[in-house]
Amino acid sequence: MKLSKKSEYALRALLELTMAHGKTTLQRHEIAARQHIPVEFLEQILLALKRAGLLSSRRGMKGGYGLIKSPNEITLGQVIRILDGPLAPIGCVSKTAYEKCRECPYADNPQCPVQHVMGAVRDAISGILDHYTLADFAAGSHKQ
Amino acid sequence: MKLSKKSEYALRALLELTMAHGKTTLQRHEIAARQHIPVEFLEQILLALKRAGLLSSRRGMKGGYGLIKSPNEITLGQVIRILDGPLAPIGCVSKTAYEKCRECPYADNPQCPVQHVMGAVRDAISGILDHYTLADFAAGSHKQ
DNA sequence: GGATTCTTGATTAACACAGTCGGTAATAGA
DNA sequence: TCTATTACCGACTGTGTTAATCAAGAATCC
Repeated sequence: MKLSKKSEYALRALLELTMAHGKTTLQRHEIAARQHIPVEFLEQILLALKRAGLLSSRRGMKGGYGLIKSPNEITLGQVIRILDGPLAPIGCVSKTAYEKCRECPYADNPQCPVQHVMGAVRDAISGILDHYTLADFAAGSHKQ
Repeated sequence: MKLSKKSEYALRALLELTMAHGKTTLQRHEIAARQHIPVEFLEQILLALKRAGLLSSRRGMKGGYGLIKSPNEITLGQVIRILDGPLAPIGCVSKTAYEKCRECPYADNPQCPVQHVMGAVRDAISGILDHYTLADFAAGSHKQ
C-alpha cells in the first residue's frame, strides 16, 4: 500500500510545473532545487511523463519542461499509474491492468472474498485519485 | 499501492480459520492445501499472526491453529498491518506509524498538498479495512 | 562553434519479496 | 519411555524492484 519515491517526486515536480503553467517553463535543476529531488533521478521521471504525453520539453539554452494540457485535465491517478503501475492492490481487481489470479481456489469467481474487499479498496483509491486534478492539487484542496 | 503475497495468504488462511472457528482447529498443511499456499511460507505467516495475538496453536499430534478472538473482533486492517506494515501510502500521513518526511520542502507543514491527498487516501483505505471484520470477510459481504 | 540543456542507455548498491531449508521443542499415542 | 507428529525458529537464497548515478549523444541558443 505504498507510494514510490518516483511517484512522490513526480507529483511534487508537477506541482511546480502547474504553478508555472502559462507563465514559463522550468528546467530540471530548478525543479530539483525547489523540491529537493536528486536531479538525475528527476530527469528520468520527467522523461517518463513526457513520453506519456503530459509534458513538452525543449533542449538547449532556454530549454525546459512545461505542461501540455491544462492542470484540470490531468489527474493524480494518471500520474501515479504512469510511474507505479495500477492502483489496485491486487491484479484480479484492476480495471486498467486486470490479471487473472493463478493458483487461487476462487480463480476468477466473483464471489471471491478477497476480490470483494480489494475491489472496494481499489474503488476508494481510484475514487479519490482519479478525480483529483493537478489544479486541485496545487490549490491544496479538492473540489468534488 | 500493492498488497503483498504474504498479506493475501494471511487473509485466505484466516478465512479458513474463521470457517473452522468454534468447531475445530486446522493444521498448516490443511490450510495450505485448501488455499494453495506453499506450506513453509504459510508457516511464517501463521507464526506472525500468533505472535500478534490473533491465533493460538498447539504442537504435536492433534496440533494446529485456531482463532483466539471472535471473527467479528478482528479486522482486515489489523491483519494487513501485521504483515505489510502501515496502510498509509506515505509515512507522513500514517496514524499508526507516523514518520516526519525528511527532505520535503513542506516538512511537516499540514498545508502540504501531498499530505492532503494522501491523507484522504489513507482514510479511505482505513475506512474500509478497519471496519471490515473476518466475519464480514467470510460471509463475503460487509455490513456497514 | 561553444555553452547549455534535454535525451538515452547502461550500471549500481541496497533492499524487499517470496520462498526454502535444517534443525529444535512440545505433544499424543503406543 | 519411545516414536511419530506437529508446531517453532533462524538462517539462507534467488529474483526483482527501488532509488539512484554516470557517461555519452543530440538539439537549441547565442
